[in-house]
Amino acid sequence: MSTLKEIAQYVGVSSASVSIYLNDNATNRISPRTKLKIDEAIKKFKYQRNMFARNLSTSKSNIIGIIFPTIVPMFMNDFTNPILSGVQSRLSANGYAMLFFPSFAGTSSEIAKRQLTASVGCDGYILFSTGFCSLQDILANVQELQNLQKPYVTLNIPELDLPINQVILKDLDSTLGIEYLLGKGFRQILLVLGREKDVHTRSMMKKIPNLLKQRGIPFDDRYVIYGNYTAEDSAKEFSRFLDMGIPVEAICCMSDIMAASITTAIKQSGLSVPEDISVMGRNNSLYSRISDPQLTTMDLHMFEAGQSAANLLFDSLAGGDAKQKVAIAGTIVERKSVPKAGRDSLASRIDHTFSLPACRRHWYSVV
Amino acid sequence: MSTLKEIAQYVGVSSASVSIYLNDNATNRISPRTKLKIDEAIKKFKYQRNMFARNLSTSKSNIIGIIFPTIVPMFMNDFTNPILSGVQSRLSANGYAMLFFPSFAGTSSEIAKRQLTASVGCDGYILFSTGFCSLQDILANVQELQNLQKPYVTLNIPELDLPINQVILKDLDSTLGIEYLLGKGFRQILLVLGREKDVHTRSMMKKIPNLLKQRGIPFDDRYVIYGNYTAEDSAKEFSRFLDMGIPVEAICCMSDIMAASITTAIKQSGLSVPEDISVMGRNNSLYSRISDPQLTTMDLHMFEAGQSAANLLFDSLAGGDAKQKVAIAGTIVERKSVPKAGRDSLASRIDHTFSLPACRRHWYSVV
DNA sequence: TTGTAGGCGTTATCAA
DNA sequence: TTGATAACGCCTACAA
Repeated sequence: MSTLKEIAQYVGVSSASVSIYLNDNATNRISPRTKLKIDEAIKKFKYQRNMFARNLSTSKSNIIGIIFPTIVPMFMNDFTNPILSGVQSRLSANGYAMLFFPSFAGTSSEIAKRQLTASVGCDGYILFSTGFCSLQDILANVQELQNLQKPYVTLNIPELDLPINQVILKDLDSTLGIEYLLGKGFRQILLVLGREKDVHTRSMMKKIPNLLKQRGIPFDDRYVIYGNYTAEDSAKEFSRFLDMGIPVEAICCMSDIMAASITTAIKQSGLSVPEDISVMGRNNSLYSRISDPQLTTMDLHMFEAGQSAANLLFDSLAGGDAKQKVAIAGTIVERKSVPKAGRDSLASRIDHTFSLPACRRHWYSVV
Repeated sequence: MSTLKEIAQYVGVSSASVSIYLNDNATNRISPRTKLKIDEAIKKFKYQRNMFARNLSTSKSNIIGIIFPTIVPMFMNDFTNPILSGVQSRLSANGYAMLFFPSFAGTSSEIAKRQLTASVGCDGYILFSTGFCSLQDILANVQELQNLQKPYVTLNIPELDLPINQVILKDLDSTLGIEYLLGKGFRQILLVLGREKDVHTRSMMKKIPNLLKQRGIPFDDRYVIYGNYTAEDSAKEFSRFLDMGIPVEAICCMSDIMAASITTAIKQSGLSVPEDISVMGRNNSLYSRISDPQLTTMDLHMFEAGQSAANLLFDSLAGGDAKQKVAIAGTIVERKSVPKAGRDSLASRIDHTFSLPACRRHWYSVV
């Protein structure tokens, strides 16, 4: 590749002149004739500026580092993909590139640390947590990020009592889905959770017994199974549950995939949804719309959360130093797998306008 | 952020010494005492090296630029996600980061050009084409990439008669699925294609009439509908097809999503799959396994194609200058939506070992 | 309208 | 074992 200097030499001007022209084609500090000559030379040598040299010189990269600690391949997860997509769409619209660092083996905080170490120079960062991040890991990562003294936003991370920019999926560990089913009058509700050890799962489990107690329902841990967010595991665990022979009226799943898988299992066992058993999913993914019957589901608004994180970052990048906490509320999308009849204590959370992902309605509450 | 120089000054050595130590902790060119002092200083100032300065100095970035021209948000596509995932997993394992450039409005070649212009300095590139890239665009992009004089690989791009590294999804525009159904003895086959104008769709359409003619089946364009890869459009088009009242024995869809959507439509119309109509999907995605009945599908091996592209890039990066063309053959995964009975002319293409995506079997043919 | 010179933060080559 | 010093390629005052 040719360099600025070479172009300048060829044209017979200084590299400063070429640089000035390149950074502002319309400048009047360079004569039209010189401009023409520079254009020619650039075409002739197929010159393109070196991004790293520019970044170094200007201390600005237009690159946002994505700190995403994972031990499985990225872009294969129906929960994090929409979040990443939201981030990407906003960053892209504002001219920022996204840098994904390598993610090897190790604890999540080791990975994040390595990712951060390799990344100094980005204009800002977005810190994700994934399924295998412990709270301790997350705090270590935030600490590490703080050292970089660059704007950053945390995303998909439990609410932290720290003065940092954070976007929170308010209903990631909430009991909204269960409350919805309780509101319909169901009392024997099977919970299909994700991974037993995940931060969010644990947080949710802490709230369940009390919630039930308030309605006079004793907590029975046989009504909790872990499907690991996969179709296979949830089907297996569900069949084990059925074998116990205890009654169920409704099933509250922490992902559409698990809900779809269990719906199929129910139908195959000769029962029908929602006549015999109601099923509720989560994420409002394509699975919930392809499933038969279409699934009533909870939408956490992941895409919007991603967009929101990018927006917070832009605020920071623009010099705003107020740390913001944006909580994004989930909504319930009523479809066919839960009967509409029954009293609704959660009217305000039900999204009646919903049709397609593109026209999502949502609201932000800046805490 | 502190710099090397500051650390060196604090310790009382030259920045060269610190640099040497940082690049090789085990060096014996630096005394143990100095090493200790440097460690302290680094900890004290929370020093981390600036990536761009390193890149500039070493002409090596450990960053691979992903040229991905799209007008819709990334990471929302069940076809490209597994490809990206394959790329990511290999790059990551070898310590490379992935840089995604902003993608605005414009033609795909304008976007690619802007992405490339902003990217000089990456160690290598992977060029994607997406649904809205015309062949002309693609050729322009390749040309542009050539100028950068860096290793690159094209991926998800129609086979090009150029001496460049390319990974080809051999069956992306092949008639394998149709041949499979023909082999089962079906003659009235509905084709559910993606977008009418896509390069791959057109390429496939060119082959269909001949294929049918060979078996003595006249080509009837009422047996071709376009579902735009969405559940909604394919359901709509399918219902329009049904209204025509012409007979169908089997349906060959270019995505599992469309196949799942159509399967649901068939069941809702009172018919059953595969007893009344056989349905075949493509991609071997989660949809094909969640669908009821589970879908017989064609696996293009996108994940492996992504891995393969990364591998080709590594070869190039290591100095290998033989341009390689790797064609990845698709396989058919037999499940429940097509009866197993019937003569099989394609035995070698049927993947009997298949169970989960993790244990994919595939083969490469280096052309 | 153009050129000079210094700097961005690191690495690499010598010489000491 | 260490220190000068010159790159790397570009940007930006400031001077001319």
